[in-house]
Amino acid sequence: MVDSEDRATAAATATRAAATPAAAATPATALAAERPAPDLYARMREAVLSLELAPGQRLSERGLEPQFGASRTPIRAALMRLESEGLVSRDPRGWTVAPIDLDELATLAEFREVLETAIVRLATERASDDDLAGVAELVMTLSSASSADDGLGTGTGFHRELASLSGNTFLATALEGVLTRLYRTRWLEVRSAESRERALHEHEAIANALRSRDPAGAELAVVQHLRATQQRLLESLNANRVGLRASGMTIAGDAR
Amino acid sequence: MVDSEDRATAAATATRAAATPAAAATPATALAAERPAPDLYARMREAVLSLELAPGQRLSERGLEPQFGASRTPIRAALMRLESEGLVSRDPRGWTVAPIDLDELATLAEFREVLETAIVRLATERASDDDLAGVAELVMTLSSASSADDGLGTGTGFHRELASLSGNTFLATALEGVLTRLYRTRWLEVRSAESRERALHEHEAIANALRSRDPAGAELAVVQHLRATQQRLLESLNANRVGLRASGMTIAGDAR
DNA sequence: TCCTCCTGATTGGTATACCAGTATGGTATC
DNA sequence: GATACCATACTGGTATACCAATCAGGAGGA
Repeated sequence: MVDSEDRATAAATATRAAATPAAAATPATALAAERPAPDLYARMREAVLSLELAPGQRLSERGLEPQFGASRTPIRAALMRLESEGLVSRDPRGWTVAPIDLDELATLAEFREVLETAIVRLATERASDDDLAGVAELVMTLSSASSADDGLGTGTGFHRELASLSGNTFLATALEGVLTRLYRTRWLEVRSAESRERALHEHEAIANALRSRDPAGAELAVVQHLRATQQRLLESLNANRVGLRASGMTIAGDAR
Repeated sequence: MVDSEDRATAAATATRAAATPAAAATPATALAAERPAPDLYARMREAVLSLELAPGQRLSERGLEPQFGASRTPIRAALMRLESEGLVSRDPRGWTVAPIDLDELATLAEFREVLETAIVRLATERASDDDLAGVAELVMTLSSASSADDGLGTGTGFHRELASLSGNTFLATALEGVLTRLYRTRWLEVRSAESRERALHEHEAIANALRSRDPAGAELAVVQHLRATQQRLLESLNANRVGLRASGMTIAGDAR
């Protein structure tokens, strides 16, 4: 038997432009569909990271079609990719935006410490003097930018640069994954001027240890920075916890 | 206009069983398609890891259909998943079975050392006495099995167990990824009885350090084991290099 | 009033038609 | 004989029809 819907939409199929889904013609309630659309995966990722798609929210492939102006096949592909990044999860029922899990954040912090201590140790061995001077400069650049843009990308840029200087792509990729999973906490956390100030000093301490090619010192500075950062995060989350729960986001686990 | 092929295959469509592709009826030249088929991803993964799909080999989604008795959609999904594991890669042209890259193996070894030293350090802190006794027992079990099955899964089972005892799922997952990327080298490597014997002793050293809850000793034993293993691998690869190239597999990088 | 069963809607999973871009081979021309 | 060009046969990317399973809601009975 020939597809009945195929016949029904035959006219529309004949006239529609190349690879545009029928629904895209009227993206009335579109969320991220308004922009020129770089690529679907990036837009969906952005929607998750910006909390436009809330942690714990159920997603259906068909429901996402009109929102993102694409058909199920690419949406499904994007979901699978996001799943491999831990931003979305699949249960027998369907898809869910990964909840923010405080236990996971703790485990993640521990993992991150392992990665970053190794990263700075290798960086002291391998990076050129120019590279390390560049790191010190980067600290200043990002710190001045931080007053402007609220310090959003501040920390991660610095840490990404260190990872690159380690010369080990697996370390860099793993850290990238950690930063991705950590990203959404920035929206839940209150960042005071003084906490930014302290983070800046900690970055400087790391940069200095790197310049003097002191692996032990660099590892220590990194550990201190990461632990202080984690503590600031947890304090902030605990303070906001009641309000966060009320916002409809799923936040699981103990904040110890 | 209605799909012409749709009409052409209408009869076949009407009679075919639920979710079986038409081509599956005659999987003449099937490779992995013969078995009852657990799930497609697992079979394709197995085909890559067993070198049934050779390193560097070009893959086309349509070409894989008859081999695995599935249609493009699930094959594509499996390829994307394998891509995220580093077993398959996507260039502008299409899909390729990931070549075995000796440079990558070196970077991977370094990464692994970072992971496993952290793993045993955490295991000395967290694992129960029973767990650690179990590790010592596992060494013996796997060593006796190694004489039987050529020691195929020997090393990885031990290391996986350690990862689990670290109590950090990210460390365990990352190590899993490393072991996956490393897996295919076992087919290129000659494993002598004495090398297995040495690996056994190294495993025992690790287990002993764990039982005495000696983090520094455990880290040292792990580093020694991993470096010795890596050296055995590189020696074996260098010795076989010419023969390996002739086998049609792509093997890239310097074996230093 | 509560429980049960049935029906419709919704889910992900799959097969496949079509598209645009690209490589490849043969042919015709110089 | 060499080279340029064109047709054909691929490639992955996309849209969509269909399937089975499962969930939700309502109607009917106890």
